[in-house]
Amino acid sequence: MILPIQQQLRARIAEAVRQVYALEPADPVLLDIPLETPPNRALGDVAVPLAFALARRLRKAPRVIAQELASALSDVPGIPRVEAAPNGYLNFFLDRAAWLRHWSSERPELEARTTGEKVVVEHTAINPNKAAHIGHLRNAALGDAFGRLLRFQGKRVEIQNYIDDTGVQVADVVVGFRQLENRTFDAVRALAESTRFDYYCWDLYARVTDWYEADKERLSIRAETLHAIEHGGNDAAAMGAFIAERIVRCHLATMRRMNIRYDLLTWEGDILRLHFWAHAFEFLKRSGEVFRQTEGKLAGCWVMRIDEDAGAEGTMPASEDTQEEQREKVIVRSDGTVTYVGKDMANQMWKFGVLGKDFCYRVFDEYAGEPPLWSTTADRTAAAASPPEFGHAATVCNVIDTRQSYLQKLLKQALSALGFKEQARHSIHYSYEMVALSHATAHEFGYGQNVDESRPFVEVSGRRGLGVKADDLLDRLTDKASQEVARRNPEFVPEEVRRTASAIAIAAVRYFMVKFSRGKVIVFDVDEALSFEGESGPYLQYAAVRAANIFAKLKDREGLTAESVLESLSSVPADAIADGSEDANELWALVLESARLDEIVDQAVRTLELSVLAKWAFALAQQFNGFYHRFPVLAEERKDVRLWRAAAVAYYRRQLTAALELMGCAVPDRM
RNA sequence: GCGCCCGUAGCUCAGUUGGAUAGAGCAUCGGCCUUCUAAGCCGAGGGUCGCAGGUUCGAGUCCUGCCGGGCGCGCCA
Repeated sequence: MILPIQQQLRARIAEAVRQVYALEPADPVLLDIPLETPPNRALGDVAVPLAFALARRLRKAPRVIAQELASALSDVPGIPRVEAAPNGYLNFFLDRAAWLRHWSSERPELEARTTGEKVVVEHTAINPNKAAHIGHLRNAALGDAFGRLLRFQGKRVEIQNYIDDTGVQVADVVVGFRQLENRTFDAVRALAESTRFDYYCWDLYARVTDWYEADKERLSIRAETLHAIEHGGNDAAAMGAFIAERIVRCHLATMRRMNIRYDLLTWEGDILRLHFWAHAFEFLKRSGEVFRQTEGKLAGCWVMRIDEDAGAEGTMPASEDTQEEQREKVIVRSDGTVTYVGKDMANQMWKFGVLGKDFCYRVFDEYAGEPPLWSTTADRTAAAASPPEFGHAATVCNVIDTRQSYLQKLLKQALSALGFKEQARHSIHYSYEMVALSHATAHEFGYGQNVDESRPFVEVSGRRGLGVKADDLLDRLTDKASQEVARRNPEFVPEEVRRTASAIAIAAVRYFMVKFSRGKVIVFDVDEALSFEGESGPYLQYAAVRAANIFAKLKDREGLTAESVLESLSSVPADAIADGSEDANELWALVLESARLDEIVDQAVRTLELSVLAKWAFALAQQFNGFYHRFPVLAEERKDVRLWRAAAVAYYRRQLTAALELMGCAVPDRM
């Protein structure tokens, strides 16, 4: 059994350095030995810059150290050659056939786990009062892919989708139906049956916003409606519950189009009905963290002080004008209602299983060949007798954009103050920047008159009905892909066109949402998002489809499959693989790069940066395309070389396909 | 005012923990389809890495200050 290459090399290098230079085994230099990939394969396969770190301590030139280490490391299994580069790098050359054989014997594991450390990932969480837009798409694409990566690492992952069914946003749509349209509950129900309901509410919500702005007095109607919804047992609450559920089903359908699934829907209404907050409130009061403010403008509210970790040390003397007043966040309003922060604290505690209360659960929806989608419920009579265990996470990861940083920080603080230090440390805010519209796109979608041209981009606003709807984007992508697919594959029946175009559209939008690093505002441009060329999802799919086609033909001609090719590798003589020719080196480079998937996933998870995976997959596809054009597999006459090339392509294809799947993208048979 | 994020080619972005020649895509220009799918490939032009200091053998990357842009800081969520 060959150990993973990094592990094996690190151990051997540490051992060699320790012996050659008589260092302590626990010397910091030996504990975390950095491994890099040299700029090209002629220099080596793995590079170690250790000589630089040792140079000063040993008072020796890096080159000399590298040379000394190279001769001490001449007998590592699977590594026939070690070289000291003139600049001080230590470069290793791997036994190509042995490593490819080893790597290809391990299959990427993408299935759901039933054991391992549990991670709850919450994403999507769209207010259920309007259609999903491209901002929500970024959230869901990141959250879903992140869950897949964690699963790939062997973690037990539970995907939750939080539904704020009792907030002002739903109340606003209720107000719209009742005040602006004079609709009864039955009339709303009928409307939901006969229209694209989420789209209808999108427009209505924007109209309500205008209606409030025309007369601020009307805001009191919102307050009354919100109160009625929170209280329950009345017509407004019934209508609100109906709207929320219908819209949630629309959101689920939109997300399903993109291969995004959830394990559990968590309803804010259930948090209220089951008195989760009251329970958490007791904890918080006892800890003293949340207290009743008796003076100032927040008199009568229960508030929490916010830690400003910066400035805690060197406190600036307060100038006369600035009243040095510590920032306080309202948790319970003076009218006794709890804010969003309070409900979220209770929810966060529940996710970790430290609240001391639990929901009831019911099946929300079922799908053929998949586990059901569960939902919380407060109704014991409707609850399932023995649902799976939800919550009880070791780590909780909330996927919400960076504008929520402040609130997410409060959650950690509250947990910590209650003594749940471990949980506080394992509360991760997966933050990312927002999606905005480019001016060109805002104009194309008819928002020309209400945008400020002097600003760099147009902020998406559900409240104002300003944004590109997720389904509209998917429809446009699918239409465009359908035309291309039908043109390129005239023999396809309509169903094949539809299925292929759908896979392409999904890859286009999902890759687009993941390829930017999370700290970057995406200024959404439709034309850019609709591109199937260059750095795009379809490019990656195409690079996988091409590889698959080689095997389709190989099977017809020689009866060889990707599996059998990899298995027969051991019969290929080493000189067919490492003959020093350009094509051999290039192909080896493709294999070596393909083997980095695990390392890339680890890096992506560690840094919460999924663009790392996206960029790596793209570069890998590029590398394959370069090889593909220069060195044919099928037409290669030497059988050994043909087999070796096929094996390398088989391995590359498996790794790229796995990477695409981690981003939620499927590879069609043909495209 | 305070906090967080961004500033790299005409545009949109990568750039591993500080390390080998700062890279892609788009756009522009020039090539490549009787040969595994041209959603592709090859080539060309295009860079004061916002500015100024500092740390280091070595800085796009770390530190300080400044400039420009974005977001957040509510008895909204």
